[in-house]
Amino acid sequence: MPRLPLTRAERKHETRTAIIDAAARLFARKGFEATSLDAVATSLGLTKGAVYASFGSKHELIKAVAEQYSAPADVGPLLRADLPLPDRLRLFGRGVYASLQGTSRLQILLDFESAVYAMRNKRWARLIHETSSAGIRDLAARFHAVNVARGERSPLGAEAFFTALTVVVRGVVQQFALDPTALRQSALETLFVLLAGESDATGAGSPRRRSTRRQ
Amino acid sequence: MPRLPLTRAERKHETRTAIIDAAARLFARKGFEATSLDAVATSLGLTKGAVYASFGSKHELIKAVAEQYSAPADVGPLLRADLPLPDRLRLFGRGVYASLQGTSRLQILLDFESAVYAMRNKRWARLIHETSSAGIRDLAARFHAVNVARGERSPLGAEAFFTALTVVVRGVVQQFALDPTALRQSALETLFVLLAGESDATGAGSPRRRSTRRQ
DNA sequence: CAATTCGGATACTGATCAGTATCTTGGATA
DNA sequence: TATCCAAGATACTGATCAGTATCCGAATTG
Repeated sequence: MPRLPLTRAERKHETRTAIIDAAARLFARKGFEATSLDAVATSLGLTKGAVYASFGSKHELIKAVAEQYSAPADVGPLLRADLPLPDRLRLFGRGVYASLQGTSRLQILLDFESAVYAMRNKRWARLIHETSSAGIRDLAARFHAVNVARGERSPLGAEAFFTALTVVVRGVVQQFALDPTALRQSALETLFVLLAGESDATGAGSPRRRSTRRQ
Repeated sequence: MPRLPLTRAERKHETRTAIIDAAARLFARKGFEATSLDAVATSLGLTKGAVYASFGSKHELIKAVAEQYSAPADVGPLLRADLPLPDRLRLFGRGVYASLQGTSRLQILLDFESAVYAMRNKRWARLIHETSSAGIRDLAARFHAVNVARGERSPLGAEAFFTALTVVVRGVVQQFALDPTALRQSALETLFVLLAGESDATGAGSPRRRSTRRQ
């Protein structure tokens, strides 16, 4: 406990972020609607008043959480110009697997929860739809550029390909939340590699990779 | 309105199924928890008393709905011994697409809702897990037999293959609920065909198929 | 036809929720 | 040091929910 005396603005900002973090954890586990503001506050040793001192309504808190934690799976590997498409997809799948067990697990779960919430809330659906579809279009363009530069083609076309990727990621997240043992890392990587449309998806075909099992 | 005079047992059974059907519709749209028994009853011109005359608790109604409407995607096409794996997967994808717009739409949505509910309810998760994993094991065995008979292999192994299929279907259902226009039928079929691990997933390679668009 | 049974209505309980109004207290400012 | 202000506590409101208790009326049964 390093610094007890804090300026007011610091303290306010600190509780605000603490509330967002606590809400994120509860939202990820029980969903937006099933999580009460009371539960959020008491999980921090605070009361509902503290929440309403920082957020005008529950909806505003949800928006803040979704904004701060909105981090779809890391698509960096998919845009690497130095790797063939199957390898890029394998790396992407590896990243998804790592996310589901590491620090960004919360972000992925919240991304999923946000989608589920959108299924039952038209306004939220519109809110999400705009940003996400814009992001997909942008990613698809960059992805397409990389493929063209490499002389590769993706099945489905770049945009539909990313939509399909979103679909698979959401399914994977749900599967992991239901039964983390059902889909092993190797199978998950293979699943993503298959989306490249190459028949050699077993992993033996990647030239630089040895058969050493790390983990 | 053909038959007004009904025996008591008939009447009871009729309202019971009417309640299940109404609940199914509301559950599919708003989820188990967010749907009140009042809403279910009044959507039929009844009151909550009618519900509790047929079901001991909301949980029992949920179970009845889930039981009656539990219909995962039709896997029949996947077990056809007369078709190569890519064609089987294409047919399967076509079936999923048709379901999402036809009569079994409700069933698929409820299957998804059941999975989401399981993410937040350990007891429900166990309930679902047993039956579904048993079903997957059974299907996987039959699928494997067909593949062996045909001299084909599926990537991932039969069991992981079906798990992956479940993953993709759930993602597809969610995507359709969010934005039905984002994934076209052809793209969806291609997505499933890709899971066969064949590079020719465009559909032009299937020998018996003409280029006629049936719709 | 009288007694009984039961599907369903009515009317409650208690719990939980989002949101509001008001008070308290410790840091900020003079 | 004295005043002021806002972060947060306390205590409410009204709405909604699952579940319960009781009642009514029509079908069943003798």
